Amino acid sequence: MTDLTDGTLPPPLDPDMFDPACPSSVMPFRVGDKWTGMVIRCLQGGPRRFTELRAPLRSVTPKVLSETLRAMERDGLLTRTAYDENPPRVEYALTPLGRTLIPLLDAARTWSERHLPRLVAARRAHERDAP
Amino acid sequence: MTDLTDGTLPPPLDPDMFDPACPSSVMPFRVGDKWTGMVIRCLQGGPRRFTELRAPLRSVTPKVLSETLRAMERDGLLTRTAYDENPPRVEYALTPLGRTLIPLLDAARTWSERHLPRLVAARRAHERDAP
DNA sequence: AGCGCCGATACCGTTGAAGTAACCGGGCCT
DNA sequence: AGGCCCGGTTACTTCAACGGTATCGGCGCT
Repeated sequence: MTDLTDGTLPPPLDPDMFDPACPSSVMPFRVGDKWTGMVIRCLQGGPRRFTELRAPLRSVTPKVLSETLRAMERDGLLTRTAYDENPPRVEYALTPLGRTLIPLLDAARTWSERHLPRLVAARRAHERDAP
Repeated sequence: MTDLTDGTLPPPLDPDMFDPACPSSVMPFRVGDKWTGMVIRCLQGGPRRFTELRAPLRSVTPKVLSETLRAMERDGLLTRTAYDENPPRVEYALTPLGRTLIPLLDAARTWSERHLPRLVAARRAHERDAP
């Protein structure tokens, strides 16, 4: 059952939800490992399958994604549920503990929207003066 | 002029303000590089000198601290002011941009106080089941 | 003369996260 | 028989962060 309580399926993830050109790659703020924050964002709207997660995270290889997911499961941030079907189906869902990180991600995003341009500008100005 | 506006000097930093045994080393939240957050904490109360910063950050070598400080200066998070005195004196102070990170550090600390024990427990339970 | 203070820098080694490429097993379809 | 799909795994390599040790330059002190 991937259904939500109201019987609707979560909409497909936007493959472009993480723009590689986004300056958040410079963002001086990180939750866990490199991809943990983005995984939480992807799971925010409901459980997702392995290949669903790979769509928006195009640049993450299956190895790194699976490592990230296992680390998050170990830390109690998400649950992994394998269904004995064919083809095999595995679903990842945030735990309540994992959801407690969402406000922090929101705060980081708000900070970035407000202040990251200044940081990027300072870095570029410095590179211009001392290349 | 290390004086604050009221003419008092900032109190010396507590050499034990960062307990190496503190579980925050597990904290899934990081600002910039490994020491950036702690430097911000140290500078929160006013400008500090290089060796002042080394007191609470006993485990950071001068090389790494100087790298951290230069990266933060490059990003506009702090200013470096060298005084032509003897012995030489250099002061580091947070910029307004650097201060905008303090609420995020506070949020991370609050999260840790509330939820980190659960994460640590989950990790330990997992290690017990699959050592 | 020699030592220490301050604020570093140079050189080098280690570590761990991340990336690349290839492969797997089981069932299903053609 | 061959190929596809799914959800990975394995082995190998790369790269930046981090850390350790040693050293420097200018000055004052003894």
